[in-house]
Amino acid sequence: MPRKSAAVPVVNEVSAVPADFGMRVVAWQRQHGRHDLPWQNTRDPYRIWLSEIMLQQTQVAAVIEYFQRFVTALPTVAALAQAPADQVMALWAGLGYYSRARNLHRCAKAVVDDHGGVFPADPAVLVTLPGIGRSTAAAIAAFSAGVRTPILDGNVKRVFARVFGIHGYPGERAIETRMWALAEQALPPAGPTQAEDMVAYTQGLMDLGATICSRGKPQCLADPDACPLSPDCVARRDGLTAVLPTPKPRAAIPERSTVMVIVRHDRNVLVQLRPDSGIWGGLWSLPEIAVNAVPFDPELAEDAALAMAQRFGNAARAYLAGELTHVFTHFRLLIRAIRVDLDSASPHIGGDIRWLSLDDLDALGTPAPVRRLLEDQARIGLF
DNA sequence: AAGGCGGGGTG
DNA sequence: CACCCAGCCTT
Repeated sequence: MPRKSAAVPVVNEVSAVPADFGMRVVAWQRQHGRHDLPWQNTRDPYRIWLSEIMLQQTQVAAVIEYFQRFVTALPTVAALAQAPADQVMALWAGLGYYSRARNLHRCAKAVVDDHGGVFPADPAVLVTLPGIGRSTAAAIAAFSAGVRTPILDGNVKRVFARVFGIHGYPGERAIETRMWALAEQALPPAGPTQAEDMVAYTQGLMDLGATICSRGKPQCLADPDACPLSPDCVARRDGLTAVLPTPKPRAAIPERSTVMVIVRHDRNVLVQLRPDSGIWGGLWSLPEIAVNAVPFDPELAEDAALAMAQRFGNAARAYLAGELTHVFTHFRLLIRAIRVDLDSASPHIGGDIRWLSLDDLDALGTPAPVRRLLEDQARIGLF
């Protein structure tokens, strides 16, 4: 039977799935898993489908009340299909991701109009319905009809990343493809597996991820017996539970820019004490000027720097003397330095601004990039 | 391949 | 506060 799974090097992972992986999860679920959630202990595809949609990106605890209220108001797919959109949205209000509710309504109508009011049991058909993707289709098919088909939700991704030691953000295409391949391989064996086994297996993976293999404190660290997969778990063996699964890459940090002024007289440079709050709080830095022109206009900046420097002496000229980028945790700061040389200087300046000799740079707390800036100036002989 | 959608819980 | 949650859809 032709299979279109991507030609990714899945061989290592696939061969790493223990033969009894699936049935161990099944046995664990029956003894230790969750059995009393409102959408369990039924094969009613309507309730199962509704719960799966509500549980997309939403935690169990948040869903329970919404689910009860929803099925009380609209107990069947036919009732939902006939309900006004306003009622559907009202029942959903507060759950978030409201396209789920709109798709839910559309899906109910499609089930009534195109499938005789009966939910399909084939995941390949389910996935064609609005709001039902690959994992949700599989969950509905497994829970409502015992179909042997894999799910891959957030819980499963976390469990797999740890058990099989998969590095890389699971939201990334290549990683997700590998995990789907693993999910296929990890299923309990095709021959002997019964419908009820698939219910327990599918629920078991979710339960493991939600209750044992949690994000913050996986219980296996305190008690290896808590997880049926701990004997095979790469992350537990190698102490990687804190770094697997690989977190989502942080968004590119924004870049800000500032213009600093190097006001020089002899070997002295003007420095300014920064406020206690904010970056470099309490450090002596170079004075900054606001240059709002976009794109950056050196002449404007030079004029502004000259005007500022006049307060401290007789300024001869100003010019762009250097640029550097400093990286903080939350942003990159592009620093442009305008240099102003003074013929004469006012000796006494009060408050938070003072002269600093280049020879005394060590005596004051100075931000690293400012220090670099000044050292660069000195290195090329400008002091 | 990446971004949008949302309210809520957790460390 | 950062990160994530029984993901899916659109661009």
